[in-house]
Amino acid sequence: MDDKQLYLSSQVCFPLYSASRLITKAYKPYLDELGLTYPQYLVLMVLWENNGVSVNQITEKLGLNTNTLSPLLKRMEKMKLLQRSRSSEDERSVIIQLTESGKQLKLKARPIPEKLLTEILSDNIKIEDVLKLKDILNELIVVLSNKTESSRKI
Amino acid sequence: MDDKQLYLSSQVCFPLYSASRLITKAYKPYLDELGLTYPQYLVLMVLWENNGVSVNQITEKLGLNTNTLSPLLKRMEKMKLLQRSRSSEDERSVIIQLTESGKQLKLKARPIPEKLLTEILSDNIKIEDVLKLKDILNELIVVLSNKTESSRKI
DNA sequence: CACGTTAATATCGTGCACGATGCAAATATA
DNA sequence: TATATTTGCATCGTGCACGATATTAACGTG
Repeated sequence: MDDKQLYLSSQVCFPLYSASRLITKAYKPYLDELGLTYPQYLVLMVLWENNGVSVNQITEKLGLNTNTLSPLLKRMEKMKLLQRSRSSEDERSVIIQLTESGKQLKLKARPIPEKLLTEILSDNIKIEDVLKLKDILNELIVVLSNKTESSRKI
Repeated sequence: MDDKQLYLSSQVCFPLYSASRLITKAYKPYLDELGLTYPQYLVLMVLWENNGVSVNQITEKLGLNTNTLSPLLKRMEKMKLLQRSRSSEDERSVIIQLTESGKQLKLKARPIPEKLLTEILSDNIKIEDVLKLKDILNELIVVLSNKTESSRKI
C-alpha cells in the first residue's frame, strides 16, 4: 500500500477548493464595478428572485448560517442595498427587502454570468463539460448536505 | 431575453462555491482529530511530498499568497508541526521543515482520503463521476489561472 | 561600485465562514 | 395556564483569503 492518496494531484477536494477560489477571483473585476463581494452578489440573486424573504430563507438557499449572514446583511443595509425589518406575524423573523438601488443593480448584473461563461469556454472546456460539471456538483451537494442533515438528527 | 441566468440554480459558480464548503465541512471531523484545519492539512500534504521547500514553492502548489500563508505557517510553527528558517543561499527565502510530529501526522492522515471518497460515493455519484469531476475541475483551473497570469503581465 | 529594479516574505485591514453561545419570541407539553 | 422546548436571529472568537503596502535581499545596468 502506497500513499499516493495523500498527493495533492490525486485528490478531488483540492481542485474543488482551488477552482472555487479561482472562480470567485474571476468574478471580482465585474463585481468590483458594482461594489459587491461574491457572497453579497449571491444574497442579491436570492432577493432578485424572491424579494422580501426572511433571513432564514436566505440561509437555506445559500447554505450559510446566520452568523455569516447577519453581519453581511448589516453591511448591505449600510450600503443602502436592502432593509431589514422584523416580521409582524413572527417577531423572531427578520424580513429583507431590496431598496430601489438594490433592485436597480439587477440590470447591471445581468450580463455577468454570460461574460464568465465565455471566459471559461475554451479548447479544453466545452459547454457540455460545464453542464456535466454542474450536474455532478449538484449531486455532490445533495449527498453532502444530506450527510450533515442526518448527523444533526442524531 | 429573460434573466434566468441570474437564477442561482442555473449557475455553475454557486454549486462550485457550495460544494467546496461542504467538502471542507466533510473533512472537519477527521481533521479535528488531528487538530488541523483544511488549509493546514493542504500545507502538510505539500510538505509530506516535499519536505524543506520554500514558502514561495508552497504558494505555487496551493495557489495561495504569502499574506495567507505567512500567518498560517506561523500558527503551524507554534503547533510544533514545522520550523521556519531563512535559506543560507538566498536570505530572502524562508525554508519550511517538518518536525518529527509533523512527519508523524502523515500516518494518521493516510486513511482520510479513502474515508471521504466512501462518503461521497452513492447511487447518484459513481467513481467515474468523481474522476470526471476532477478532470473538468483541473481543466478549469488551467484556464482560470492562465487568465490571471496573463492579466498580471499587462 | 552606486543605484534602480525585481523577488521573497511579512504586515495590515476587511470580509467572509463557522463553532459556540446568548436571547427573545413562538410553540409544545404538562 | 405555567413551564419546558424549539426556533430565528445576533454576537463573539478564530482562522482563513486577499488587496495594498512595507521590508529586505538579490540582481541588473550604467
